[in-house]
Amino acid sequence: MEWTIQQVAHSAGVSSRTLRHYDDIGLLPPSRVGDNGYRYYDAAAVARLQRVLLLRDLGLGLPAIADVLDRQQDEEAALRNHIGLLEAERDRLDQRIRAVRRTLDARRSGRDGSMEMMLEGFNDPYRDEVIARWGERVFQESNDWWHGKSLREQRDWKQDTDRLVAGWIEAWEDGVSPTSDRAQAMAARHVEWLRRIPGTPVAEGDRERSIELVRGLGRLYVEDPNYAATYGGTDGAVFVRDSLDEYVRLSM
Amino acid sequence: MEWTIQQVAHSAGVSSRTLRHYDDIGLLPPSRVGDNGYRYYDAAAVARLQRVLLLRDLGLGLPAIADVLDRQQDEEAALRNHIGLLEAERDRLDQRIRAVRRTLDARRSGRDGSMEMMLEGFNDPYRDEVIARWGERVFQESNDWWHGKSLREQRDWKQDTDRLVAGWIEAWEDGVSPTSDRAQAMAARHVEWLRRIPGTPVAEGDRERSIELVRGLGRLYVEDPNYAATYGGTDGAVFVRDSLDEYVRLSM
DNA sequence: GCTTGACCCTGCCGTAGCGTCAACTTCTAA
DNA sequence: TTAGAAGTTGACGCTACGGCAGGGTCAAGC
Repeated sequence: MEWTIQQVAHSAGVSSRTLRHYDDIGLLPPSRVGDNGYRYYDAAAVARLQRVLLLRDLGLGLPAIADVLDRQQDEEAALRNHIGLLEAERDRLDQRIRAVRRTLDARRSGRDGSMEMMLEGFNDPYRDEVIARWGERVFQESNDWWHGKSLREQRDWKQDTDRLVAGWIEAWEDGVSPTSDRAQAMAARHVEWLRRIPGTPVAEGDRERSIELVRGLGRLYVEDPNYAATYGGTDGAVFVRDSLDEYVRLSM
Repeated sequence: MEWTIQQVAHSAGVSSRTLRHYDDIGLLPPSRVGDNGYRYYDAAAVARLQRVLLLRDLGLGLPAIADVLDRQQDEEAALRNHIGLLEAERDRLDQRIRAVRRTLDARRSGRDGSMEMMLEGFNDPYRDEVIARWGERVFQESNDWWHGKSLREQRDWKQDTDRLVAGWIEAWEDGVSPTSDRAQAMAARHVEWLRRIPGTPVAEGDRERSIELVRGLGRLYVEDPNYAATYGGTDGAVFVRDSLDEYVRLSM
């Protein structure tokens, strides 16, 4: 018993174009090709098609399917590997969703794109505030540092910052306490991040003023609605402040 | 001040090919093109590039970015819409991951592909078992029904079944009780699913024997390791059995 | 034998976002 | 002047086919 391409396609719920494609790439050659060039499929070919479609439904790529079916590429290993890829993909998606959400929240709380870009540095939009709190020199140096970066470095910095903020928000949403290892690790990351901004006492190794800065930042995050929004609202900012305070007490 | 393509590309951390592509599709034309054909970018063009890259990092497609930047396509709406797409994508991925996991578990517990395909029907691999429990006629009819399906219908049926099983496992993992609305809704789905298999008492409207069948299936799921594995192990199967029992008591 | 309609074939373009040659011209510094 | 760096415009490649165009084949009816 053999069937024409249309019969097989219809029965399997795929298009004849698909079957021709599978023939083209060598995944599923017809069992017989007539003198007229017509493709004919027998029961074995249909069974192979079934296996192909099963694996395809699981999201495997056609070359991977060919590997499994032809080179007896240990199906289980292939599937496990595939799961790994899928999970990585999903994690990337999750990351992205969170990033877009944060951007949206930032927009809604009134910060525009350019402000957003330099929000986390001590830069122009906060000039007066920064100078009043930490002095002209801190503002000058960190500002020069920021504007001296290439676009790429600015984007990379922003990405690091985003990840830092994302880490805080996640920790908070997971309900950990400010004294937990997780929150303290975040605080350490936060201080590391500060160390990379020239002009700050942290970068200069001035312990006393570093402590003052870190504690001051915690207050700023809670009091300034823009910053608070960044950390998921006042509650989130309070969590960050408390974690930083605890870190100062224990580790600085 | 203006820059060459290479300077802009390097500073932004993208390739010059990318900038040419953005020019080709009209997303980012250079501010000036020399008589020699060289592209030159001024500050405005670079600023536009910055916005493009920001949106690109969020995962928006180039046409969507063009919409936002040019047609003032309400950025917030675009981002919200984008989030929706991303979430749908992630949900699809999750579905797939669970499906692949189940397939893997099935493989590990000794069922091969063809068995997996008809596992949930009353078919050949379970011939003796089915006949012993529910009689020859049930087996004959449901078996004929299965083999009378086209490949497509078989795949569709399998997909429905997978979703049913996935629903059970999710409910179980979410920790709901067998008496909860959620579990009872699943049980109703399960019975509906049975109704679609000719030869079963459920399909024929025989209440007494339907009850017997549903309760019997619950027992089978728990006792047969193959079925138990399908439902995520014995514990999951117990949850399904208890839910079905409860459903029988309340709604049949 | 001829027509009609259904079915089959082989290309080829398009998809998203560029990477990667290839072939050629232009600028820049020694 | 000349090498080498940097610029240009094509054009193909990647996934997994969809959707044409243009033309052959088959079964049935007249």
